Amino acid sequence: MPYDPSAFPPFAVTVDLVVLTVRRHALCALAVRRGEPPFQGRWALPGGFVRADEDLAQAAARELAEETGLRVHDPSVPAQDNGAHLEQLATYGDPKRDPRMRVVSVAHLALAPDLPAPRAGGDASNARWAPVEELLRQGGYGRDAEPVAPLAFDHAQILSDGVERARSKIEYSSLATAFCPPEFTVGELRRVYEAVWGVALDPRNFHRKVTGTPGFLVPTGGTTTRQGGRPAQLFRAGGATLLNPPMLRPEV
Amino acid sequence: MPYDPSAFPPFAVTVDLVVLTVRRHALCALAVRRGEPPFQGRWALPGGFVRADEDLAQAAARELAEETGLRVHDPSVPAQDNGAHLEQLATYGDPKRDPRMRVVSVAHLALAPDLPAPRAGGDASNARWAPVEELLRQGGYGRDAEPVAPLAFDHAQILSDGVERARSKIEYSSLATAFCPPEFTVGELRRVYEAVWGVALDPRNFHRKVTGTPGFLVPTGGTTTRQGGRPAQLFRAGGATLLNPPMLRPEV
DNA sequence: ATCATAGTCGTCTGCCTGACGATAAACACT
DNA sequence: AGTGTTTATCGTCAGGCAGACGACTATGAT
Repeated sequence: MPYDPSAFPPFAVTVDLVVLTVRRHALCALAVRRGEPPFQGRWALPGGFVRADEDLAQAAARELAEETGLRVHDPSVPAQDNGAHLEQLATYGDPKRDPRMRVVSVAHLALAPDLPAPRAGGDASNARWAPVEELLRQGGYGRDAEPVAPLAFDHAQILSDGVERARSKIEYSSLATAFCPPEFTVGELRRVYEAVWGVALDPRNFHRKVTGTPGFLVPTGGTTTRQGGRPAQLFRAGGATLLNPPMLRPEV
Repeated sequence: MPYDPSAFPPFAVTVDLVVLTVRRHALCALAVRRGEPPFQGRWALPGGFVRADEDLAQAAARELAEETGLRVHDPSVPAQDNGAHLEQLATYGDPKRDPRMRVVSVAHLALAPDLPAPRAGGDASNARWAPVEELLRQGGYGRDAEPVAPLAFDHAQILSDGVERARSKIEYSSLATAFCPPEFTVGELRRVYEAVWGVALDPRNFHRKVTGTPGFLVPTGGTTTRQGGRPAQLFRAGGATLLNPPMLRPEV
């Protein structure tokens, strides 16, 4: 068919962010409170419109910086510190997903180490880290038994997809280190896996696995005691990005 | 920030399709020849605009049916035959990817059994199955040493991503059966893996692996000789979608 | 001093995979 | 009919890795 500029309908394109971190042994996501309709007062994922001259990844990185102050870890600079991992997740385009107009949202997944406090344009009450389990408990009750409204739009689906991506991707990649500070111990890394998967892992087998995989961890020489008990060696993430054989997630 | 209808630029949204099949022991993709500028006369991936009232998956299924006549296999109907597998791949939105205007393309990946001949609105010369290796050989030469122009737009990148997705996904899922007819032999399934991965697999170990994984294959009772040699049992795809432990891709 | 807590090193067993021998059942020849 | 070729299928064996778990080490708390 020939090209006809009037043959296509206009869309709004946004990026939405699933920003995950591990806090207090729980997998948490960044949620912002909506200030205007639709879904006014409800929690939602951070996001915004893609600008006219902006790539999708650029837009996601910009929104991430606006919401959290995080800069994106550049894979070409392996030793860079405190950067978040950012990748495209999936695109959501149901015609009715936004009642105002036709919006296609390109969701991105960001993994970050534990951060101080979230900020949303300076208004802290409008952004928070919430356990994903709580955010996905549709119409249920929060930690203090207060009622929790489901996330706005289709953001529960997006969050669920992002969590599932993170859960499966730490199996076969070194992505779990993105949840850790620049230097970390084997125990801290193990607690990341335990929080993301929601399981308990054998500390001895985990230690053997991660220290025995070439390129996964490189010792920095230092030791620390951060959780009580015997001091542990400090490591940083090695150059390897793929884990082969993978870390096995215990069934059930 | 408050909602402002004039605050977002309009985008065109398209779906592009990476349609893969296995023909003559080679992984092939569907390519269509562009009839108008830009990239007139060059090969491209099939695709088109998303309509105003259409979901992204619907648009992809519609384009797939228009180009190939294939219907999409509905996962809720396990015994359905001759349907293609369709899943979202990734979204490409570089501001300069289409010189005409700002276009965001939601690429989809389709896997289909070997089909008769492609049709593109009845004009067969405008659509063909080409080995992916040939389509990705940028500026190189085809099978008959004729020069080959690279794919239009960023379609080489999209195709490359789709092929990589297919290569990795048949490792840990039963997706390779989507390349097979409704009933197939273990040898035919093995040739799918060999074509997609570009390696040779040991027939004995492969047979042990696939027949030993519960729920992967169910025997239909029949036997066939399609490649010469001793007749082989016929199977159809079982209900299992995940392979655990996965099929291991030989290194290098 | 004793206990609790974490980290680290070993051992053992079972499962899975890769390498490969052997047999079975068809077809194409002579 | 016999022989060779091709493909399918079953078995065997050794090595690697993961799960289960014992043992020891090094810190802080009581």
